[in-house]
Amino acid sequence: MTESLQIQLKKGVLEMCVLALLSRGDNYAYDIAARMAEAVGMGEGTIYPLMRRMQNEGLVTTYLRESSGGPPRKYYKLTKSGALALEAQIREWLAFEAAVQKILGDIK
Amino acid sequence: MTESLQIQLKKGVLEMCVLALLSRGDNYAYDIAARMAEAVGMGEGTIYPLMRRMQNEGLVTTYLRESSGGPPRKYYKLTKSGALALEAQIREWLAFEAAVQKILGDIK
DNA sequence: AATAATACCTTGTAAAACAAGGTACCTTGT
DNA sequence: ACAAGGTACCTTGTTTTACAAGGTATTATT
Repeated sequence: MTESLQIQLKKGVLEMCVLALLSRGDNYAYDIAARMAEAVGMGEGTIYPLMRRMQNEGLVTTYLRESSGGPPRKYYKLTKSGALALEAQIREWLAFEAAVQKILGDIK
Repeated sequence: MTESLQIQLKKGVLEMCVLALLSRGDNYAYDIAARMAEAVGMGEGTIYPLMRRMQNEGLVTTYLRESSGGPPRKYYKLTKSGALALEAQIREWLAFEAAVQKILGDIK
């Protein structure tokens, strides 16, 4: 296997999911958090440090838009680099999934 | 989804794999570590605290056997409780896998 | 005016994977 | 006899990071 995949898994699975969501269209953290909460039980407090990290890594850019109700939303947009990162992480995820599947084997 | 699945994922994926390995037969930490290193890149330093934890949780018991070469091996054996934990964790893993797959969706 | 929903963010805590090191046993080569 | 290397155990310190809990501000609803 590649190298440090659990790190990639631990650090990467949420990041990958956020990247995947953004690949379908720009979105703001509060909504991303809600979707991730429903899907995999992520808490809201997790999203903001994560988005900050992703922005620092150049995976996303941001812009502000007013909301119909409530404070302005900070939308996140995938960069080219982010799209590439998504592809790479999907490959890693699939490899990890396969490795686990292999260990689980016939137990299923 | 259930409740705190990332916690279960983070804390659980390695534990699940070790349980799965042990379900095929007793084994000792050094060998488990080697298999896990090959499969998912786990480091040796990770296995001993993990096995300790699993023993404290009652998932495994241990016994010593001499080795043909080198120091005696501490074998780990799955308990009934460990087997049940394995089943539960597999169910959680499959649910998590499905959730991620759903988020990845058509990107694949 | 007060409440609730939206939406942003920060801080402190806890878990745990890892790297790096350390101990000790046994075999093999010289 | 001795050194080197593989086996196998374990510990410590660092870093990462998800989370809970809280805090702020805006707008709509009552």
